[in-house]
Amino acid sequence: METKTAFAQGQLRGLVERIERLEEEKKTIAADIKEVYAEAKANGFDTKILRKVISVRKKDHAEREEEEALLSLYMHALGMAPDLEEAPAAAQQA
Amino acid sequence: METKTAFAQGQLRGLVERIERLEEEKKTIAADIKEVYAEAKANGFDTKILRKVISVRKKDHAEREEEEALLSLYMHALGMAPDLEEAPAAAQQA
Amino acid sequence: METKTAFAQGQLRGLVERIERLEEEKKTIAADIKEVYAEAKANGFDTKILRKVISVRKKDHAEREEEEALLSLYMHALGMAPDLEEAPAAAQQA
Amino acid sequence: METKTAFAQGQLRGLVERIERLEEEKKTIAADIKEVYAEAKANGFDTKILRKVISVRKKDHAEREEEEALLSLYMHALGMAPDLEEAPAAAQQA
DNA sequence: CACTGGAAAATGCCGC
DNA sequence: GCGGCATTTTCCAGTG
Repeated sequence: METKTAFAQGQLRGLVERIERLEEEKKTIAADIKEVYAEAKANGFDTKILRKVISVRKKDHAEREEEEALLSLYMHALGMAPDLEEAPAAAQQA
Repeated sequence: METKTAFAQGQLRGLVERIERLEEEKKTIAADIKEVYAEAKANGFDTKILRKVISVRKKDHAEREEEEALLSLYMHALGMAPDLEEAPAAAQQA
Repeated sequence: METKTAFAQGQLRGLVERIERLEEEKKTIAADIKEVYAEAKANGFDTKILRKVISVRKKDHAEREEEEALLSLYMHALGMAPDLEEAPAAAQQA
Repeated sequence: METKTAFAQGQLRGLVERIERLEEEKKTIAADIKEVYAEAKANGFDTKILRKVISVRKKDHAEREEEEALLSLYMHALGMAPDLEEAPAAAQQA
């Protein structure tokens, strides 16, 4: 049955193209990041430390999210509404 | 001198935010890629092979670029002008 | 229970020593390689190109292996027995 | 003049072979190290921590050597004999 | 002596 | 849940 194979081929082609397209974007962004670090260095910042800063903050975020997830879990367990994304109006000004 | 430090702080903040923003985007794209693979699997494709296909194609591209770079290196080593992008017509007589 | 801990300590010590010994050897070899490059340079070879030669050859080897791995992967995917290293006689009946 | 070129070629070949031989050895040792880590894990050790141990000790050694080098430098500056490798007999028992 | 590029190490991800 | 693999990050040597 030729059509089935042909269909699969077309599908495969589509998948490959989508993935390659996305990877291309990812690569572009990675390059952008590299550029920002270069700019930082040009402005006298120590990139090694800068990277540390980023990674520490990332870890903090992860912890925070974990805590929130945990909280959400508890709320669920208690039958209360959780997870109101983008909290109900109001201002944002840390 | 406070102003200088303050300036550096503002600059640092900006850099950190830009990087974090970009990393966020990168993460999103990575998730998209994952999704495509999931979709592929759902349609009966062997993701392991699909990944291999992608990686082989990537390698091929890299190889082409590598060859050009290599040629350029040799040209340099031989004292010949390389890398005339889209050589602007005209002759090159040794 | 002291003995168990003591045992673990001894074991740990052994592992650390073995690793450190191996890393030492590795370091020595790296130094040897450096020496060979120095000798090459002293004999008028362009080390940059020499390095390139080495890396290209390495890549070629890797490619060969990659092809075999790829073939093996396909064979697996097709449900065929692969990788019968110097097939040890005897039959293989599906 | 053919002979000169031929000689260079032979020399180049020799260099390449020596380097490749050494890199092969290095690779083997790296594999050995990996094996030791695997064995450690099989015996219930946390490889991540084990790696940390190794790296800390390495840093310690480096510092120690630096200190010794510095000491040696001072000794030299003072016209005193430095660097008696393998200290003169006596026991070693930390 | 700072920068670039390549090797090594560490991390995360996927399939079993 | 683990082991292997791919990617990413870190480190270091060579170069200008």
